[in-house]
Amino acid sequence: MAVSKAEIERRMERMAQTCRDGRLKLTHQRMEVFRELAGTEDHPDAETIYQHVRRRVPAISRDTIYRTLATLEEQGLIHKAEILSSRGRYDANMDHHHHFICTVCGRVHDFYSRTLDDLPIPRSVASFGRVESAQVQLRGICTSCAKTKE
Amino acid sequence: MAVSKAEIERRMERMAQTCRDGRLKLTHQRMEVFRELAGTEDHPDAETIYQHVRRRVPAISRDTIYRTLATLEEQGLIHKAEILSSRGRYDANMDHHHHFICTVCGRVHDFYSRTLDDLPIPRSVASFGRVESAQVQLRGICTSCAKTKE
DNA sequence: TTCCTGAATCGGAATGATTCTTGTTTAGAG
DNA sequence: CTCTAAACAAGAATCATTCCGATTCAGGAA
Repeated sequence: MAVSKAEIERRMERMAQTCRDGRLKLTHQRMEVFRELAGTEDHPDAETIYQHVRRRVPAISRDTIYRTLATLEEQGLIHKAEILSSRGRYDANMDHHHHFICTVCGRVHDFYSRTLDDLPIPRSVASFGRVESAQVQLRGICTSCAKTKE
Repeated sequence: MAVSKAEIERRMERMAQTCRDGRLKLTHQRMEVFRELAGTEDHPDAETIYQHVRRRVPAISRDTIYRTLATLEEQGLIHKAEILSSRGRYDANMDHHHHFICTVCGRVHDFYSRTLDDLPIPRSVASFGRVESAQVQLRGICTSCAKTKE
């Protein structure tokens, strides 16, 4: 909970504005889910958010948590990290490579780049721990999905 | 299936050697699961691998697929992509940032870097599709896990 | 302010991926 | 060839997530 009160308020205000713009109702539940995220730097998962928000909104359901997180993400108010889909993807290519992930079909393409293999890691990262690997993830729309879209 | 016969054989040989070194049995099932991955660039998920291997080994069980994939990953023979855990992680920090992920406890730390925000994307990626975002993922062991480890 | 309606919520059941359990098979050391 | 720990099969169990039918409520209109 290192996020300042002022920053939380700023985020809440932006969220309220985005909801009004998108004709989304400013429900109590929606605001409390967002407030929970606005006040933390922990990258919590849905269950953790549920447990915390429940203290303030005892009757809230898990379904609301999941639905709300998806909505907030669609609106660009929050980020969903790490996950492409919930399924693990495997790969026998052990050469150092990076990924292009199509956000529509989920397909993954490998690519190579000497420059990207040797990224300048900021010194500040050392305080988190010892870095063992680095990988670049690009997201976008693959050519075949782009075609079928029009 | 763009992987050459020779490359598949090379990978199979390495896998056999790694198994011998690690005193892992070279079972029919284990070899077929690895062969499936060695021959593709598709990043299939467990279910897809199961469906394919089943054609050659009809009695194989899903459990074996999952167990084998985990074993092969431990041995450094395959990669598991995209996934930290199977749970989505959320984040209200919409400033462009990157992640340090502890492979032991799964904790995620944000970090910032102007240089990393503006990565040189290889031209070849353009053939996959239009890139919309780029993010760096660092993996390693965080200081607190490193401490409790000794 | 009150009324109305579609959006949002609730609670529990359903789904789908993954893991566990129990009994059986088998690779490979001796 | 024998023996045994490792690996496997089958299906049950678990866990995250989504769906569904019934209910509530935000916020625009009167």
